Amino acid sequence: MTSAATAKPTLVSLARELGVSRQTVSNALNAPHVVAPETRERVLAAITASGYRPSAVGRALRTRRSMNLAYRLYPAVDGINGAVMDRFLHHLVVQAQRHGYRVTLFDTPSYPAEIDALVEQHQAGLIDACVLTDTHSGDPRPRRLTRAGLPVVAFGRPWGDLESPHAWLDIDGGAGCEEAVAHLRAQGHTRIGFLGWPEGSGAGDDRCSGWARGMAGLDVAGLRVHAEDGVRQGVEATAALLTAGATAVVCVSDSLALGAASRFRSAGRSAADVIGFDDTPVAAALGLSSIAQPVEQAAATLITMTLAVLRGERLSAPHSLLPAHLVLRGHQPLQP
Amino acid sequence: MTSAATAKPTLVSLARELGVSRQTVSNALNAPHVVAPETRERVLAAITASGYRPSAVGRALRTRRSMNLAYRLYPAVDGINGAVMDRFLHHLVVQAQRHGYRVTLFDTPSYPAEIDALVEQHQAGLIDACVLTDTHSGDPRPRRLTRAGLPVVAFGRPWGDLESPHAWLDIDGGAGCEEAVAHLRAQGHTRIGFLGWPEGSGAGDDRCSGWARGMAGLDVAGLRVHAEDGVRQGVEATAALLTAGATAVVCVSDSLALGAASRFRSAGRSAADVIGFDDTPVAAALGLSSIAQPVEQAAATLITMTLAVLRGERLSAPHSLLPAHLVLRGHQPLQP
DNA sequence: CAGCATCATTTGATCGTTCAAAAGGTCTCG
DNA sequence: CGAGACCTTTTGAACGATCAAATGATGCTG
Repeated sequence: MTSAATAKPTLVSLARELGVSRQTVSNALNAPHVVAPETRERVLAAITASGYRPSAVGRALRTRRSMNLAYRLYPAVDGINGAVMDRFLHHLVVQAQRHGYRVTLFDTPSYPAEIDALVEQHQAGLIDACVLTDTHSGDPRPRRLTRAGLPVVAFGRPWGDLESPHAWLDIDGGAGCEEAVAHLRAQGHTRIGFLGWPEGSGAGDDRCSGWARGMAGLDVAGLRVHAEDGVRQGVEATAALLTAGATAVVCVSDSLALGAASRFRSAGRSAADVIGFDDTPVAAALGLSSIAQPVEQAAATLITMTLAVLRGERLSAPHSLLPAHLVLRGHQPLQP
Repeated sequence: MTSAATAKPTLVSLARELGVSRQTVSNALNAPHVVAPETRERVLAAITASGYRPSAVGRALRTRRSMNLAYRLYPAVDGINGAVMDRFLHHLVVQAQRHGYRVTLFDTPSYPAEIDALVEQHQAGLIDACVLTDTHSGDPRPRRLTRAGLPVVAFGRPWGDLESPHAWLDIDGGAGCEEAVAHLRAQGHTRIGFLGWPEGSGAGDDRCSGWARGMAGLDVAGLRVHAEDGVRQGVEATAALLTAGATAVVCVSDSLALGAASRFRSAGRSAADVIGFDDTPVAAALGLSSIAQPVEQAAATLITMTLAVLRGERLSAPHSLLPAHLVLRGHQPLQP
């Protein structure tokens, strides 16, 4: 009541009103154990009464920690498959929040600009670390950013450089495909096709290898087909698989699976023998089985890793692979 | 070279090396016109040479502006329709960036907690304004947040309170539906159905009214049907429309349109006479016509509004409605 | 009772920037 | 030649917090 009751309270203004020092007020919040219980109660009461909120900016300036993580939000691509990253991002935000961190977004028009953008944000004190996605073979970002002093955590393997020293986590898509094949074999299928992307993409090849493992002991001649992602492409590629005698197919994406299911139906076969990847809303809506990525767990683990890296700990498990798993759908026969 | 060349440069360290004052360095960047051209060149050269980046935190502390906008990232809902907001968010980030602003995400478990979370972030100096989405009838957020001193800009009308003083922008879905009906009438259709959500949702009712306007002069008995969102629900509701003699249908969402298209095909009709809403990737992949929301333009305008609000300007146009428009697809006949 | 921990609290300095006002310099004009 | 105007540069003072070290108060011990 001494001065303006309307001005936003600060540590100093609160301290003055209470007749204690600013540091005592600060300690009551950040290091309660060093403050005498009686004082602490009094201070905390005043804090809640006044509605005081510590200035995150003042704190960031002094501690040199912004409590912010950077995340590049890519332009929405084709779309059907993009849904996975949206779910991931949401979980990332929630998990970060649980630990007092926030996620701030950015995007850059060109590819190399991403590294610069991140370094700039870091130098400006805007971010403490970054979460990389869409890693690919020969990706320069982890090493370059780490060298620039920016802590890096990646969602996605450093394809071709698995021993890169940065922390990363990925989904074991191969395991999911293997499970899918096992399921189909249990149903009596022996001619199980794989509809993949053109060779060379890490994730695609990984999923393919899982299918191959699952097919151990069976003849796979003609059962492996590659196509660009897309529903239409799925329709066409599936024709080849049917010709090769396939009675079921595991697809590398839901887009392709959508096409495959369509082709299966028009060939008089059941779409229940088509399995997609990513368990997108579309697959759910159309009653298609699909292999799901455990994105929630991925986000949680990734945040845990991030915190460890920020604490400067040497990670006991700097890498982590979470198995994807098959989601079976009764395949409510949506006519088409 | 005087002291450690390794330490991160600051205004003071740069000024010392150049033999000028810190303010001169600052001005060279922020107010070039007040610095003598010769000095300016020298300072700017040193800045680029040293790789100096102004500390956003120091600046934020002094200017009391964080250059951050808050955006609540909702959990991924059903999914098919969610894609619109993802595209919107991306454009929002890009547009904000163009003006030096960043977007930081948050989410809250419960509904009322959102207001508290925003106010807290504002008091902590973390955000300068917030972008609200998912507005609904009786939404308390705009007024409450504005009263708390947090500038608000909303993507979505303040349904039921169109004169609310806050800045908002929305898509005119009704206009899009009207255009869709006009297109179908031009094709010779007179029995054009509307497949909407249960009455009471602002957006849904708005779209329905657009359909009604478009149908002016025609008998609409039995041509208006409502269902919960979902592919399956779309199939069922469309049966009723066909019974009523509908030869075409405008749907309030792509999920419903997916179901409608399926039902149309199994009735031997063309899915080209089904029109969805939101132009989601699924519609594109399946070759379905759909009414698209101009999210990119929406994001750009919204950021413009935000800047004006932050400058404290009285907006000449505090509200804005952008028409949705019809996207026709040749409807490549994906068999199903 | 001096000496020494121990606990609670305060003080001074600092993080890096910008605002606002002062200071120094050059030029013009009466 | 001195007053005023103008342009450039510098200076002092915040912004709001935390770190690190100093100070004061209390109790215990030999």
